Amino acid sequence: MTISEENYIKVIYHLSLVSPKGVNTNAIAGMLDTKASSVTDMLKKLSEKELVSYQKYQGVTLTDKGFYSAKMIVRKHRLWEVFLVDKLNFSWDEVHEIAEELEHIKSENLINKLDAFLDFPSFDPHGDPIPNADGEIKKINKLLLSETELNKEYQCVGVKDSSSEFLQYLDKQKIALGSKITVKEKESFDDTLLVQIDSRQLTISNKIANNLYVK
Amino acid sequence: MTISEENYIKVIYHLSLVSPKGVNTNAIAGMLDTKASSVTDMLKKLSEKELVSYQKYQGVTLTDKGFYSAKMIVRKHRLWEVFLVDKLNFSWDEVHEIAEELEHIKSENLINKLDAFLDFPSFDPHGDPIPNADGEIKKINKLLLSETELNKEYQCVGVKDSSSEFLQYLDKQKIALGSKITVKEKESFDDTLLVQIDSRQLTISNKIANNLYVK
DNA sequence: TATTATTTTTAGTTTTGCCTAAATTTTTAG
DNA sequence: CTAAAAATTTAGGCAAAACTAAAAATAATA
Repeated sequence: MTISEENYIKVIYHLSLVSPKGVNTNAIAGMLDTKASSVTDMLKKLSEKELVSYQKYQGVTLTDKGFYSAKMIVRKHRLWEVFLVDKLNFSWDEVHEIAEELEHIKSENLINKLDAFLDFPSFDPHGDPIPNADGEIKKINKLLLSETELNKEYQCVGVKDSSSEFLQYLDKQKIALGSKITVKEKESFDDTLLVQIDSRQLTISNKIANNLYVK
Repeated sequence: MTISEENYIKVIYHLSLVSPKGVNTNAIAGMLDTKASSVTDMLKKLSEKELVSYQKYQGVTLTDKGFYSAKMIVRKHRLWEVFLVDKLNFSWDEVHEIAEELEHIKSENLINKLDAFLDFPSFDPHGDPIPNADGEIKKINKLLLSETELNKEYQCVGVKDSSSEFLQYLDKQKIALGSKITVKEKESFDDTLLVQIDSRQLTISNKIANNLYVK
């Protein structure tokens, strides 16, 4: 697979988690910052290679082969993110772009040795699960902070939005994966939350609460 | 720079260490397993970008800018090789191809953090020097085993040929970087050497002796 | 249902990096 | 010094992956 093909497969994978019935040409174009006509060209090629099943005008889904390939790319991306944060001391808002390049390095042996070196992590620095060498993904029962019950203690386990703006906001508020969070009050007018984080009190907007996963 | 451009710059760098007056089109084509006409095309482009100075039929040399770029690519290649051997437990004959891919990852920050993580190594697993962040290269006075004096102790510090066949031969004979080597006898007929390595005696062909650096 | 509006595909180009074949320049040898 | 050999460049093309503009299919709405 070329780098371009891998990028398409990865995007189709992420989009199909949201729309499993078939991914739109335009949605793919949007994610890859390219034009719909270019997407159509590539879908034909990926279909030839039996990585996707594609019927004109009907959207696209991954074949088993495409699905496995996608998970291997995601595996590489997330393992490299762990490496960058845990070993090279990058912060969690700096690693995405570098991992976008590293995920295309070919050697399977490399990625399995990296996995071992990192002690077989199950989650990346943003709390997203890392597929193992067989493509299996550990699921956890996480929910958004906005969906939690009042006065019950949760633990922060991931972010939905992993833009550097959001991650830097969390850093500023000293909210990290592992932080204990309890919602004390909910303002019904704008859904602002009053929360206790570790030992601090904090007011959190609905937008933030909709992008933070807890369990 | 594209990956292809980087590969040309790197090859021109290596060849210009041997022929500093100008590198031949055919020599570049040979190293990159491509055709002379393709090389000509690329030399024009690199010349446009002021990475090389190139005059038709007269060979090519790197500009200062091209020379610095080349050293940064070599730096990345060799640092990744150290990482693969020291941290991921690859053997020295397996790392070249993977490093050929890793050397094209763009982030400068990444490579400097990797350098720090590895404790600023000066040499790669094959004994080749690693340029520092400024492009400076530590020189050592090494010579080929075939050029040594009889009954004088040397230390193995590098290989000239780093093909996996040669490296695996050295592994089999338990010759590693750091091994102490003394030439006891030299057979004048075929230049075969009788050497003492650490505490063993070994007969070594001229071909081997011409590819092993000692100091 | 008819007719817009939107989405998607087709057709035709562009750029990058490669190719072959032919022409040109440089080098080597008689 | 000239002719043959070797090296290099030019010319013309191809495939991948993108693009624009136009056509076709599907979806939305009056």
